[in-house]
Amino acid sequence: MAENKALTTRAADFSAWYNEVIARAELADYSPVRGCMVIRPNGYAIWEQMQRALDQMFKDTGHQNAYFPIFIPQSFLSREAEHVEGFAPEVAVVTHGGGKELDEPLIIRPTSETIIYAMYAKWIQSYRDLPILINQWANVVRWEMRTRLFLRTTEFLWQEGHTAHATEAEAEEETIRMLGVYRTFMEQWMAMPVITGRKTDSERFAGALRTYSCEALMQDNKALQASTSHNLGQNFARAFEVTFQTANGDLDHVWSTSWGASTRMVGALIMTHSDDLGLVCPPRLAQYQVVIVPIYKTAEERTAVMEASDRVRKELAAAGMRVHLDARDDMKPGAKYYEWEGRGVPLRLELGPRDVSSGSVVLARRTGGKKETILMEGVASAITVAMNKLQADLFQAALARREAATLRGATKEQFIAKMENEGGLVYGGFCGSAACEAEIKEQTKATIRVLPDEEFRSSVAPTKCMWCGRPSVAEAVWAKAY
RNA sequence: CGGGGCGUAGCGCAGCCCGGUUAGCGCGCCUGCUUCGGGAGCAGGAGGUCCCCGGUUCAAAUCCGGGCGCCCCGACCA
Repeated sequence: MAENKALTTRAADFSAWYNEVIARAELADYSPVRGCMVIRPNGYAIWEQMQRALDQMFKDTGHQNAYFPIFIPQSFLSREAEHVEGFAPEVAVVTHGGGKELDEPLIIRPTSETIIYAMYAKWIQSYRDLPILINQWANVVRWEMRTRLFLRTTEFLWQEGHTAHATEAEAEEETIRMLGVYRTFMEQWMAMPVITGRKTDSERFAGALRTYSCEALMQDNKALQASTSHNLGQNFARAFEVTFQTANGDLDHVWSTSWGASTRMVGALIMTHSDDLGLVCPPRLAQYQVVIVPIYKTAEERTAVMEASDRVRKELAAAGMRVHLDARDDMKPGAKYYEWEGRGVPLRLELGPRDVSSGSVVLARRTGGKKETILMEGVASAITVAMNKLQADLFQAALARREAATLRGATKEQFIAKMENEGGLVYGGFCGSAACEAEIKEQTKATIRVLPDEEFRSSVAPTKCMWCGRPSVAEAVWAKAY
């Protein structure tokens, strides 16, 4: 009985814990199709909050949404050499339709660059048509060998931005801008600290000039790439003949970018904040930010308590909060507490006869801090304060955890020991050699997550490669990754 | 694709080694009463192609052969 109720702890088995948190919170379930998941209402609600925030940020930076087909002619994929090499192995192919074999097989998009550039070629003639700033919310399919709920599923949901510009500088500026948008979202909404920077060539997106990413460290000290932003240069423009006439009459290929973030972020959210009681969701992304649990025995008490609860609910809703009054009559308050904790609700208000008579209500935080009694008068502003504090505390806790798991200026021996034992992030010099990078991966399973942007770099720049001792060309951040 | 584990009620499992009445247990579910400030109690009840196919046997959840599926670890990857 007890063993059914407690989750496997993070310390005992992180993977099992992760799966159990998802089951407990009813975020997702395995589907009849191997590798595919069903995103349940509680999980989809978090995704919707993510979408809402990101979508607004995309629009605020001048982008529009559009939609392109899920099917792409197979031949499109092979037009960009690196792209086909990168994606061909994991593409699902449709060979039949309407009861007949198709003349040309269609692939189910693993990403939409190819079909989008085929359209951009039609839409762009002049520099006056640029920039084109389009985003799409879509599902994509990548036939992965091994899947995990949210982190890697055969089909997943994401957004992919695709922009075309007249100059290289503009494209680079866009690439960096969107990386910044992701960073802001992850820090301010997800309460998840990230390191931004550039990917090495071996980790670069297939077909891109440069790939940038936001990297986060999970509670098991493994890194997770949480979003990417690519400067595609003119590679796809050349492959799809996306040309435009410049102001002085020349013909040029457009400079393009793409950037994406997926339902993987839900997995990142879980592994960043949740604890052995279940999901912990930061207030800004929570389906319900506040749940009110009424407490009563008699019918008279019930009437009074429900009346007061509903008044509080209305007041919080009027203040713009996502609030839920748990009016279920067949469940005791304690059972409700456990249920909402498992689902990650940030704040809970307990309201019983004692509170009705004293004009107060008991506030419980999902993490950090004991229960406290607050006045019903001005409850909305007190809750706002508590919510903002919880949001900030979650970020600080995650940041502190990451810093504690970070080692700068490590020697090769320290690096090897850290990767073998506790894991985490290691900053060190990198010689720039792909062979050296491959050898490190081979021997330690660690990869360069990112060549960090300036603000993340160590105060003293490394002079030698952490691994081979040759001169360092850039500081790198290594970790074992998802 | 390599290694490991598992398929028995909605979920989690026992039973299998050593074949033998109506296949059990916990949780959940339904009904009723009592409960209700941290996972309620009692009583009654519903719910099963024992993953599939074949074989052995008087008799198979159990033994044998084949297949399928899922989870975990690795290689691949957002």
